[in-house]
Amino acid sequence: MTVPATGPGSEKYQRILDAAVEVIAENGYFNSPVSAIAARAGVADGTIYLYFKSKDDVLRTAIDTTFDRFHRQVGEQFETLQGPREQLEYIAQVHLESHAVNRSMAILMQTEVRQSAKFIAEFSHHHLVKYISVVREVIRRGQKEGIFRQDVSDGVVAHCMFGAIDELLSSAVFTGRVYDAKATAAQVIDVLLNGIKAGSAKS
Amino acid sequence: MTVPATGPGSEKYQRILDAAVEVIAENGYFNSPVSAIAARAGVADGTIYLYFKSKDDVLRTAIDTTFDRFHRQVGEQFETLQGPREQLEYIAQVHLESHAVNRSMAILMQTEVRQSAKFIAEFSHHHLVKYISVVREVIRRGQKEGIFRQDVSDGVVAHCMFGAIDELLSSAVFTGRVYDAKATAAQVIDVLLNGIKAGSAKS
DNA sequence: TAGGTGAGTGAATCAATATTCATTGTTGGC
DNA sequence: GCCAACAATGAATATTGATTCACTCACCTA
Repeated sequence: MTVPATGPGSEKYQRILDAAVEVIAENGYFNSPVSAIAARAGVADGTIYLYFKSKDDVLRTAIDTTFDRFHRQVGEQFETLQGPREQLEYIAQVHLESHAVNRSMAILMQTEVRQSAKFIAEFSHHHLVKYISVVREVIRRGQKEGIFRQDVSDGVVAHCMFGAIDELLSSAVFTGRVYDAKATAAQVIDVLLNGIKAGSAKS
Repeated sequence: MTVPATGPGSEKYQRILDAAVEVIAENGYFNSPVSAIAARAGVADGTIYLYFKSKDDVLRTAIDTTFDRFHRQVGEQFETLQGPREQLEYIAQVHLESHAVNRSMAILMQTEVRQSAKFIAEFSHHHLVKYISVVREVIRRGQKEGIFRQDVSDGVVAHCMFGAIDELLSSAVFTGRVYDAKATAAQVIDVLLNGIKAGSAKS
């Protein structure tokens, strides 16, 4: 047992994180007293402070973990994928799947990550930047290879793609609608690549 | 003077609203004590309650007013515009212009509107639904007229458009980047209509 | 089994802060 | 000048809630 009892590996640590995500998804960070999180996790208020530095720290950790998992998952498959199109589709799919993986976490990402509480905005920003960078690189490569048009900014396109997917996710999360992540990802990327104008070449 | 002194028309009413938007944009709703808003507006704490029912009410009013202005502005020009493409471009442009109109308000819309505080999520939802509905209708009309492909869902496309633009706005607002709203709107709609695949017919 | 260790507890503390309301100041009519 | 009527004030109130810390107790070791 190299893991300290109160360390990140322990079962109680995870229980507290899960409870925090649930409670905050339901009520928002500022309407979630530590006592409510503790109750949900089945521990005493003070116990939270054995595992985390502060209430902030709990949320920060939850968000960091989720982003890291996302980047890791994308990173693993990424190189094996054929072309830019397949890579963009895969990113979109993983992004859209987050709903099914953990709905509470998806809600939390939609509601709290953009929230202006300084401490969140600042530390989560670099995760988003990383996402956008990956997409931009794929697009630039596609442009260099002549697969994509070169008269549109890779930055604008990357933000469009992120925004489009995130908005679909957001609306599904809040309305409770469900969808097939893979099919929806394919549809979004299809629109991004081919547009919606009638008569555009298919695929 | 049919307007009551403490009514919506008065100068102090507007000063309080503006101050609230500024302070909340800087610190977030839950980190903005009423006293800070009052100080920024140059009034006493209690004065706010002569003009508004509660702290909630101030924010609600600010957001409502902004959405109403948006819908009105879009509504005015809308019928005079030629085709679906022009209409979509105009909506995108007005959306993107909100940054220049009032940066604090743009920040607030990005940070607080999605926030899970129940009272915000609930009342602002219908404004977004209205936005999406308008776009969906334009798209359906375009599909019926044979201008747009019929094999993609109008809902998905509408959310993609909203998300793409909102994300561009968001990223610009937070990084301080500036852009030409009209040109950017045209670029986004161009991608939406024609895609980014090389060789697609132009415009 | 006595002693030690440290995880776990939850009541007490202490700082915020939304809202109220008794009081003050101002204005316009007489 | 005097007097409503009413906007404005801001100190007082009452509540909430993050964090602390003195204490308990289960478990281990000698």
